[in-house]
Amino acid sequence: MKKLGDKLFKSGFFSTELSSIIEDQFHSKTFEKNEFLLKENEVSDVYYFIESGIIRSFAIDTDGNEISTQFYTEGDMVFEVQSFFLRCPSKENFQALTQIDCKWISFETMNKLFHEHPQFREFGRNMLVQGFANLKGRMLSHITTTAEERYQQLILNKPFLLEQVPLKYLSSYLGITDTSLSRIRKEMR
Amino acid sequence: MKKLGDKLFKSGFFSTELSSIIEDQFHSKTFEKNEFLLKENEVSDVYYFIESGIIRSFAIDTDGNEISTQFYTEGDMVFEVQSFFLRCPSKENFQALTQIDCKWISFETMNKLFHEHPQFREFGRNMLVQGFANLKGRMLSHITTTAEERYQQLILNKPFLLEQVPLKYLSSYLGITDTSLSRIRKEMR
DNA sequence: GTAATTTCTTGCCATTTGTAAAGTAGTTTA
DNA sequence: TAAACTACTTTACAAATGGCAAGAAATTAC
Repeated sequence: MKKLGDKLFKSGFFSTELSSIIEDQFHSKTFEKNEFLLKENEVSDVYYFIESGIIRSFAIDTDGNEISTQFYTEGDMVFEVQSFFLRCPSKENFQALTQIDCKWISFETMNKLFHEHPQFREFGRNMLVQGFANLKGRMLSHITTTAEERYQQLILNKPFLLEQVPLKYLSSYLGITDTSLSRIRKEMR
Repeated sequence: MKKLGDKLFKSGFFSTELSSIIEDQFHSKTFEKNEFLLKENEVSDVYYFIESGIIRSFAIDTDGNEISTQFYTEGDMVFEVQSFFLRCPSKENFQALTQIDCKWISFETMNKLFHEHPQFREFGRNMLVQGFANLKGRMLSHITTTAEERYQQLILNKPFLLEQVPLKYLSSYLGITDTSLSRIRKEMR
């Protein structure tokens, strides 16, 4: 099980040696299905690297509905950006949709690594920037495409979600109701 | 005209001295109405701090329509995050909607300051994180509220836009057509 | 100052999506 | 195994928004 080390090394930011140094700062952990990695109003103090399983993040809107904000899987990094870096209560929840194997590192250790290794710092910045860019793309597709097109994109990009994630979680991620998504599925047959 | 220095100092990240050191690395520049600060496919190599005027950023969707992605004004920082940090061609355009007074700094100089001053580094990170959080909020409101509610929010948050920005630019920012926004305005009277 | 252009509004109708409620099927719980 | 629960689908109707075209109003250009 060397997925984290692989990811670090393959990023091109680190030598094998530095990859190992960083990897050594991570600890292993598992979560059961439905368990929460982080709940609303807690401070995201831990950064997770997912080795296997699926996690979803969601926010609660003003009417009390859960809106899925993202799905994470193998090779993804999970933490609430704003809460983690600004040390404020998270507005989002993170929940395991399957059993999860992951590695974790604390904010404190992470910051220490940032300080000591400019390459790791730049790697971190790039992760942030990448996440930002992805969200921008999602926002744009939300404005310019129909729910059906967005659903088709999702099928292309993250096909594994379809089998393992309840339709209602997918629909709120796409910005529509479960009824609508069910209709769209029907149309597509 | 000490707005940049003020902003830096008031951020709480810097002493007056460091604020000045950073401020000294910026140069002044003006743009005429309708002039572009950055065009699609160019690399965003310059970071602007707006002292006065309004700028909009926009992307072109697959049908060739301009979709406003953001409006910037006095005290805001303007650059395309992905292009600036990853050194890749920008997918967005930045255009002056009025005459603009601004300060600018190059990517290179910025990076040098990041390197030399951990406080500036952290300030930069926080700006990024803040921008990310804002976009998340916008995405959520897009999913959970009607166009009319989003328009009302915009009136609350950035009232100055209403007089100075053509309706069609506002409407694509809100994710609707100019026709719809005109109708919404009518309802609200 | 007139013409040209851009911005904004309006009306009509189509499409997309939401709401509510009922029904089916599968899964979990006791 | 019966009951309870969850996931998903379906139907009928309502609301939000879009597309198109025409026209009014404002701004810009010559």
